[in-house]
Amino acid sequence: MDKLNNKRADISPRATGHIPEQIELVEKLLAKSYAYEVGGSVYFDVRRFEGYGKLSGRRLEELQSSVRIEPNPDKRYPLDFALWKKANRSHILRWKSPWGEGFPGWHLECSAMSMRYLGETFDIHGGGLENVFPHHECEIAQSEAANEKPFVRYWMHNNMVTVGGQKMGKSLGNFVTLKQAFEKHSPMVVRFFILNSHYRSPLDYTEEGLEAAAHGLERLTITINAVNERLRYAKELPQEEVILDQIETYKRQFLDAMDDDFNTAEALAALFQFSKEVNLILGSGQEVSHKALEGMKNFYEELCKPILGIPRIVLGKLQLTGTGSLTTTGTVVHKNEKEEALIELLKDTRDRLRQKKQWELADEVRNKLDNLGIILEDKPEGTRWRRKL
RNA sequence: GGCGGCUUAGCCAAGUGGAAAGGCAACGGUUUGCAAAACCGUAAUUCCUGGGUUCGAAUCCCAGAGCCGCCUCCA
Repeated sequence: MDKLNNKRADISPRATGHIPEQIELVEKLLAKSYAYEVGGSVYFDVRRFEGYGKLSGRRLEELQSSVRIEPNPDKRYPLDFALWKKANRSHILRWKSPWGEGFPGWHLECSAMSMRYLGETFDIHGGGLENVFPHHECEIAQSEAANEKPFVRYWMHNNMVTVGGQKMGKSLGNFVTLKQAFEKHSPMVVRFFILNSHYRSPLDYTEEGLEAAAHGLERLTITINAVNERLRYAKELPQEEVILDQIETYKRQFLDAMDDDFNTAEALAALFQFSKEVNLILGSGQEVSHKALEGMKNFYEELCKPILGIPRIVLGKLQLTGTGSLTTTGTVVHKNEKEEALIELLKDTRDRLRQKKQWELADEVRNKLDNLGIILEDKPEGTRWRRKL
């Protein structure tokens, strides 16, 4: 999670640590007659809760007709769900309760813990699309019946990750762990890959997709690094209002896309389009003012890291002054000073071969470095090197 | 069987009533010693199919096809 640059939750509560809260919630529902007890188990009476099915767009009659399993004889209605279940003798999970030894129903913990830490109504409830019914539907029923207040203001259901069109799942055995993914691709590539499509669309995990994402991110990264490099020797110049206007336009485009239900794919498009403009300006051969470059740098710094969670990746040698100051604005893919010195050495040696026009040997060095993931670029102002993403 | 979702270029992917974003790949060009990077240019007569509504449909409606999810355990 940290490698993906995901923020950690402030609290990660455990269901087993909140049994009293869950019992309390069951008692509240019993007191309001939204629940009934049968032989040590407590069930939620879905017919008493009017809004049951409002999230998943289902109606009780429709649901009932499709019940495939044998109805539990304890339930008054087949769709009633358990709030508390009596533990049979072999059951490992068991706590004392007013109804005997048992364990909480499957949906109860979310309601009880969210009430404790987030209040009776909270803003955003996330989760996978596959949990809309019955899990989230039941959470709503329990919580709203107990509190008589809206449970959640916004539901964000992300679609599933698939492999070959099939849901990625432990039980199907077709899952790829992040650890495995990171063996081939940097975490930021994985993140960029995910950001390339909308969260509500299914995401098919393919090697080609990751590869394409890596190339795209690399392209952006090259541009961002170029801006930062140019900034170091840029001078203040008059004019250049046009660029500053464009920065605002693309920023607006980006933010509007994000405001529209986190349309990251469209936001990324703004980033690419802006980068094309930047490359055009940088490659025009004209001097670019410090102010304009500063604006470009800020564009990336304001949007990439704080919003997309993708910090600046330094592909080449660390050339910043001071030590360690980079981590606040960027991430270093590798920091290996000895390796960098060796690359520099090879680069300088190759430069001398090129001066003597010994192209064959110079090209061989470049090709072999390329195989190792080091790219040499011969520029008019000298040879640059960078790492492949 | 019931309910819901998806189907847009070789691949990925936005767009949900007014001229089809963006990325990757490919090809041609500028540049380069050659490359790379960058830029310019090229790709959907069919936006799954068939009807319909509309001045106008990828977008709305109806029917159909294919794929997927949920309706059971686990959370």
